[in-house]
Amino acid sequence: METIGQILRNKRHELGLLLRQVSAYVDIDQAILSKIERNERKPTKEILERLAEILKLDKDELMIQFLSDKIAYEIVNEDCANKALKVAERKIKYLKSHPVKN
Amino acid sequence: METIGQILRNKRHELGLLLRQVSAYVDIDQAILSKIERNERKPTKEILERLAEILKLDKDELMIQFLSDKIAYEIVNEDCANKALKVAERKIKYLKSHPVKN
DNA sequence: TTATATTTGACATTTATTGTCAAGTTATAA
DNA sequence: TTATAACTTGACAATAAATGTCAAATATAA
Repeated sequence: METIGQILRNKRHELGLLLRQVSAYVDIDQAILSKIERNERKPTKEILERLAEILKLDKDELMIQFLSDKIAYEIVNEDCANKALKVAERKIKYLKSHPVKN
Repeated sequence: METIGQILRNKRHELGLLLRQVSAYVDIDQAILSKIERNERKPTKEILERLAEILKLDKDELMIQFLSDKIAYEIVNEDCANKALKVAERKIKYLKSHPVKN
């Protein structure tokens, strides 16, 4: 199972790009990119989108990896993780079909 | 679909308890409890456990509501919310079967 | 060695979460 | 109506978490 960091690093290597080149394009410190690739930090959504651009990765696919990482990370240690996911699924369906007015 | 706030408030009313009684037991400001019951704030895990005690609610069930609320809230606006949930499920299975040593 | 690439960690800054408090509203009883 | 109790609201403070910056350390290769 590939982490988001591994996906980013693998693709960067495939394209023969250096940390400093990608981080310059994305406009972040290369230390941060290094940490993102080693899953020591999570990218922001904005950073992720620019990474998708320069690394020619599918934005949606990357976003799915990003969100699923976040969710998995925050509940993996809970006994009821799987039940919580199921309920979350129902809640999301419900919320999407019952939009809230502001 | 019942929110966690509704569950807490309904049960409190069933038991005929006042905000100030429950908040005293849980040792939080009653303003916070009021907000939790109206879903304006999220309880911490610790608060939730004490609420389960005094309200005679099932701790695990409440934790499931709590976690699923959090997950649903943080991805409901994403187009790929459902896909992300599915992938998160796989990741959690993987992580649980491949424990990381520290 | 020298040069280049990456990693690490201390620290600062920013943003989000949580708690405190007093004043405000609502509902109900007297 | 006034008085009281229950609850709500919002401004603000305190704390914790996320994010960014930088320079020094480490690795890798020529």
